[in-house]
Amino acid sequence: MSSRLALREKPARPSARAKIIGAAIEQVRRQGFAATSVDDLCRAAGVTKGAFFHHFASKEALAVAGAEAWTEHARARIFTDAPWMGVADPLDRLIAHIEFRLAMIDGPVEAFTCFVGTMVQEAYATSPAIRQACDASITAYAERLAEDVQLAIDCHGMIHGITALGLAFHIQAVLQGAFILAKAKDDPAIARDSVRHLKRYLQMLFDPATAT
Amino acid sequence: MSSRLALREKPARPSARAKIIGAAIEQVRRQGFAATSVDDLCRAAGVTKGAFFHHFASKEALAVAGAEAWTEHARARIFTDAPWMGVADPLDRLIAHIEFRLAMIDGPVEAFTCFVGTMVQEAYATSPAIRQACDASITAYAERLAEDVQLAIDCHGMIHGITALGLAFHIQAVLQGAFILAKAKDDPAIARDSVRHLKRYLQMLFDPATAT
DNA sequence: GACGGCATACCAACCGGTCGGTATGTAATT
DNA sequence: AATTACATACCGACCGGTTGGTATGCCGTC
Repeated sequence: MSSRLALREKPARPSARAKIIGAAIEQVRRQGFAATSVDDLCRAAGVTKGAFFHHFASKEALAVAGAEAWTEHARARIFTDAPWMGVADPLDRLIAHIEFRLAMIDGPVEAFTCFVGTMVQEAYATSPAIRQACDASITAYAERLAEDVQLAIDCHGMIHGITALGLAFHIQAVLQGAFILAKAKDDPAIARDSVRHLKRYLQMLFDPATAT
Repeated sequence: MSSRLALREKPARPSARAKIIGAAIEQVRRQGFAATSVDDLCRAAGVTKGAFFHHFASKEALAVAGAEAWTEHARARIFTDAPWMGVADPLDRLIAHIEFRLAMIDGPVEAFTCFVGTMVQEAYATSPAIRQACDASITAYAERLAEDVQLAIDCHGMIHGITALGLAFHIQAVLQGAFILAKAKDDPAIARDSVRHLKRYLQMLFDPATAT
């Protein structure tokens, strides 16, 4: 009931747990989930195996926690902190979003590809928990994006039969597919080409006269 | 120098090698490459480990052989034997191709997803040989498809800056991305939605007035 | 002195790959 | 026609190392 009140905003000790998750995101993006061993992770994170299993009940539990962390990471990077958020016109903002994603596709492949998209490919049939966590992450992004798509639709109209959420998932699909091509060619250029097709599609959908 | 002339058309013994590759394609599509062990494969193919390593120098060599087999498998299934090959007008044929791919996306996820697309995600950074084999398979499909895209462009024109090959790769990207969404949701419906967006994009590209 | 946050030591199962060996076929030599 | 020589297809026990996971103990903070 006295002193000792500063020095603590959160229960946060960023230490072991966060470092393990960070290492997992990095390694899984490079070599997949199954090929990433717990020992590798501990080495990369600079912790021991005891610490690992203190924080995570299993390798599978780490994957789930990683997916949740990825959701927050992506939300911050792509929405909260993104420069295109300030654009006024909803359609312009949507296009700016695509251009932002386009600009992200650069440098080494493992730096811009999707952690959960990679992981779900290996785990969808063997681990319901991981599949659900990855689905939740992808869906969270799509639902957030759908808000902006809906604003653009409200403002500029849309062809019958197309929903904001459906279009948001399609944007996700093109990005995920572009990542696969980039991995196959070990070159981001082919991925950017695909995202430019996506941008053109959106422009044509919202204004059939505009064909870049 | 008499009798014994029937009973032999080819040196073909379809046996062990083909069965192993078939098992690999099946298992990798379900659970990925790293999570598929050589022992699993032998069990599924009904051969012994000795037979496996007689036919393949390593697990990596099997992956490469599998990718090559997949290229042929896909070529036969999607081009040679496909019903849409007969359509006369190049654009109609291209759209029929997309509709054919759309119809393929049905049933359990592991039945319609792409073997090389799955594998390259895990191997691009760790195995140059596998990455190249997967790239070759994807590129072979894109180049074959680009022939038909080019015919449609010759016939109906195209916006400046879009190439047949680039568009063919984009089609590949959408399909690959659609597969990931299907895995995340364990449901083909979301993948079909994306391919319908792709179809609409093609129709708008070739005729801006047509908006389904 | 209880408890969270680690470290050390260890385990059984499984991993990709090797190895000595067998069964069968083919083709040239004798 | 029998012998030799070699190739192909396959078997299954075995190897060293790695796997995910556990059991236990130490140590600083409340």
